[in-house]
Amino acid sequence: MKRNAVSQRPDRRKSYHHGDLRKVLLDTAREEISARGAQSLSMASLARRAGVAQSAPYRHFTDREDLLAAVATDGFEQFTEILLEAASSGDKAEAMKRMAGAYLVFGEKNVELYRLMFASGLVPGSAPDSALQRAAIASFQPLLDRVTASSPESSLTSAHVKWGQLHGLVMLKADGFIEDSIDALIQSLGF
Amino acid sequence: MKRNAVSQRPDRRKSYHHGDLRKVLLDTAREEISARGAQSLSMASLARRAGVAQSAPYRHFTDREDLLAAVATDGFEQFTEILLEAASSGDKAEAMKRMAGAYLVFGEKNVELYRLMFASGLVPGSAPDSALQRAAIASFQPLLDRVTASSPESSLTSAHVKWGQLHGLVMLKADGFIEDSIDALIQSLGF
DNA sequence: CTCAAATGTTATAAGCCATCACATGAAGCG
DNA sequence: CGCTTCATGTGATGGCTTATAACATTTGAG
Repeated sequence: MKRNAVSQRPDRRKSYHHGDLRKVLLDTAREEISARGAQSLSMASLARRAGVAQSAPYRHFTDREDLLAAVATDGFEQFTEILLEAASSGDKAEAMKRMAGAYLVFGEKNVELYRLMFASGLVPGSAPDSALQRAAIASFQPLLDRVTASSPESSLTSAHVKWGQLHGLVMLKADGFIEDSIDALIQSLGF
Repeated sequence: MKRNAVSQRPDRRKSYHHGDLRKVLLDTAREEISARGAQSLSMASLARRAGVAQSAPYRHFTDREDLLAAVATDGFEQFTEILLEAASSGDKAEAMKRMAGAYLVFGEKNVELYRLMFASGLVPGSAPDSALQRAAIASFQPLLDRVTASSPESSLTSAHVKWGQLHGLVMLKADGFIEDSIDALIQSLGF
């Protein structure tokens, strides 16, 4: 039995083909990233955790970066949903404040994922029309809509500034530079 | 002559002891980081570029991270000076605006260095009283002073929010999410 | 049923981090 | 001046990683 000679793992897998590897890899990656950050994620360890050969993941993702991009894309999609929901529920006057809150909460609850999503190079480096790029742009839309809805004359730049404000706060908190509570921050934000 | 057997490099170094390696490593690192980002900096390549053995850099920096921390610390010191200068020159009413401008300009001119400075883990991970940590905190001081000077009742949190705003804009620009000019951003900032 | 495409495996090259034992040179001390 | 000691550099090495290539096994389409 070749099986027995493997010794890599007490294979719980019955068939030669894993059957669901792509999904397993993504799930495991999300776990690992959330626990220890994207930096400490290796293809090799991912393969080990999935009980497959080191080279197997490369059948599903061309690159380590490709895999990370997939996770990031997914993150942006979640993020968009959350922002949309926050923007649409409740009364209109408070919509911006709710969105800001949702933004900061998402950032705090998904520090490492958020960091990955906005990590250097991924979006701008990706193909001009990659899923990642589209997902990222879509995430910005709810915020933009809200800003222009409340003051139609406001420029795109002013929406960018609001975005930057939220983004900066998430990152400063993520990196341990500030420790203010989300409530306190929203209070000071003036939205 | 053992020298000839090395073959690693047509040694331009005369003496066995380099004499100035630490400085050379830091300079080269700064160059490389500025050109290609901290991520693509390897101890090995650094050693090669300095014409020494791969293990030599470890005489001066315990870690790759240690070296990066040194560069980051240096970056924070530069940054602090620039902010201080911006805050002190000119009339008082415009001081905040000038600081914001200086902040954004520094970020734009030193994208990768800035990214490294605020990179995950470095500051919070470092020893509670490391040079890096002190330098980072010092960088925030000018901004804090300005804010409390203009409105003494304002909370620390509100200074954090201003910081977050600038930080976020620098990062969004660095990562290619927005492309507004610095002037336009300052216009919209409302400082 | 057969054969091609998808997916997994083994083996391997190349690069990097970090450490060890050892070599060399410089600086201080008698 | 000579000796010793300490800082700094060298070579070799282990273990990890990414990525690719050649080969194996299933699956599914026709």
